Amino acid sequence: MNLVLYNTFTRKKEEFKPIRKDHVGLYTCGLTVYNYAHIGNLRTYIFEDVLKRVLIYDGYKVNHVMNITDIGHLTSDADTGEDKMVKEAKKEGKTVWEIADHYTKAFENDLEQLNIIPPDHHVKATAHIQQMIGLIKRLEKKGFTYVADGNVYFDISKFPEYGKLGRINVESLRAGARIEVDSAKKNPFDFVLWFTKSKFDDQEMKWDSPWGRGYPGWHVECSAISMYYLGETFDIHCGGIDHIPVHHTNEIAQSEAATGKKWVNYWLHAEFLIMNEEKMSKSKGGFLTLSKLVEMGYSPMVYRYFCLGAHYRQPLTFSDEAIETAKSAYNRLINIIIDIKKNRTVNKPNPEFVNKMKKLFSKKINNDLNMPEALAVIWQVLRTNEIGNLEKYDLILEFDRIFGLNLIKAEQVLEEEAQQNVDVQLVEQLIKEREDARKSKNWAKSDEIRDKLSDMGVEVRDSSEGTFWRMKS
RNA sequence: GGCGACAUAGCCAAGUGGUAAGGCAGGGGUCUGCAAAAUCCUUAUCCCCGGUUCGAAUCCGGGUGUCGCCUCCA
Repeated sequence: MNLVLYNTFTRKKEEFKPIRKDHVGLYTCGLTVYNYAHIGNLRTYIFEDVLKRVLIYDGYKVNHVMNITDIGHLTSDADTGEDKMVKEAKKEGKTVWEIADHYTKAFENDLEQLNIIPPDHHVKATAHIQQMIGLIKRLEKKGFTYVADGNVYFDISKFPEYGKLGRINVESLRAGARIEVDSAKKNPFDFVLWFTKSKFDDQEMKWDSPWGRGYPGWHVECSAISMYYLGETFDIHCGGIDHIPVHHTNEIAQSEAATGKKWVNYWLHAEFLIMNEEKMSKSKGGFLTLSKLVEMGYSPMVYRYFCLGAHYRQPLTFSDEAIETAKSAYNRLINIIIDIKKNRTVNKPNPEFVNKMKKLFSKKINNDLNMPEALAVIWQVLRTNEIGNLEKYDLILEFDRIFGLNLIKAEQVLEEEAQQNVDVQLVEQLIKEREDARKSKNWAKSDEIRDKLSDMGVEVRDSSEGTFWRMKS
């Protein structure tokens, strides 16, 4: 099955062809660790995880690199800006290093909870300063830079291809005139590669460089890190859609100017999570984190299921009602799967149907990661009479390699949860008492026990094979 | 001012030329002592107007509306 991906660079779906047979170099922009990731950020990482899982499913060996932006960057590009890390550090009374460390750990915990496969290299920008300096030196040597006001700038006028990814018309800015321009820049689109003149006296993160003691500009880290781990040309680069016009545009400029080669073959961008008709944003405060969502009663897997319900290139609307429906659907999915596991009926084998479903599934996921349709396939499998539970189980297991919803482990998770939250022995005893009461048709007592269990958070499920119970979701 | 995206049932959403996936919620049935769970059935002609076509939610033009980016941002 050929994998087709939508490439932002060409604005078309293209068949994916790796540089090296059976191998994929994948770079995904990480988080700036001055605060917790909100669920909008997390949507992008879920998309990237799905991409990676599809590549692995298709037999590729994936080398995945993600950066950690642990260097402070300006809250605005103008002189008045404040360093985000410094700002947060002051607020919390910690050093910037402590801040970065804290939020990096929190982020990695979020990824783990969302069942996101860890990158092969999840690396800090601050650990790659030398690579960045090396890149800037290359650019300097080739004449792509200039120094003004103590800072090293990239000169976009030397790079005619500038803005191709975002289809930016460099001339059009003049008409706009809405942006305050850094007066040191020759061109408004020029960007800083290295700062030596920090506007802030308390800038703690500084390194020596040929241009003086200072720190790197934001964009240079992704270029330096990706090339260091993946080579000067690699397969796929992902990020949020907001990165197209500035961050990725600048990354391309500096990377390709330095090497003289094409840098990335496929650009994939995730759309935003929309909240109350508006994107969720850090700067506006009051954003939802994963742990907040958990407090509200929605597990990380429910959120993952929610995200899978929409295509990654479409805005997804978040609301209480929307996440609630995802919760119901996910819980029902788990219930059905638990029943399938308990009751391994064997129909006459129907390999034809099984193969048909596998093919259909593969077609959906390889068509630019169409998860909504892939989910439709699993629902179809669960509902069918064409195959028995044994075959269903195998299909679920296979499909979950892509979904990453812990479908098979869910039962185990529920059991663990039960052990944490109730006295299992007591529950078992009550269940038995209720069974006895029911046998003697003592409905009053039976219902009383059921109510009691319900108060304990336990849900009783009678079936022809006996009575089961689980924690209420 | 420039650039871009989107508009499908109560809600979340697929589908991008051949007569509307899936999920949730709602309604009805089966099962059950009653419930719950499960299960079956059931609910739209795709923002408006015009055009192209044998045929359009899907292509083109116009309109209306919503949103994003252009400044740190997934």
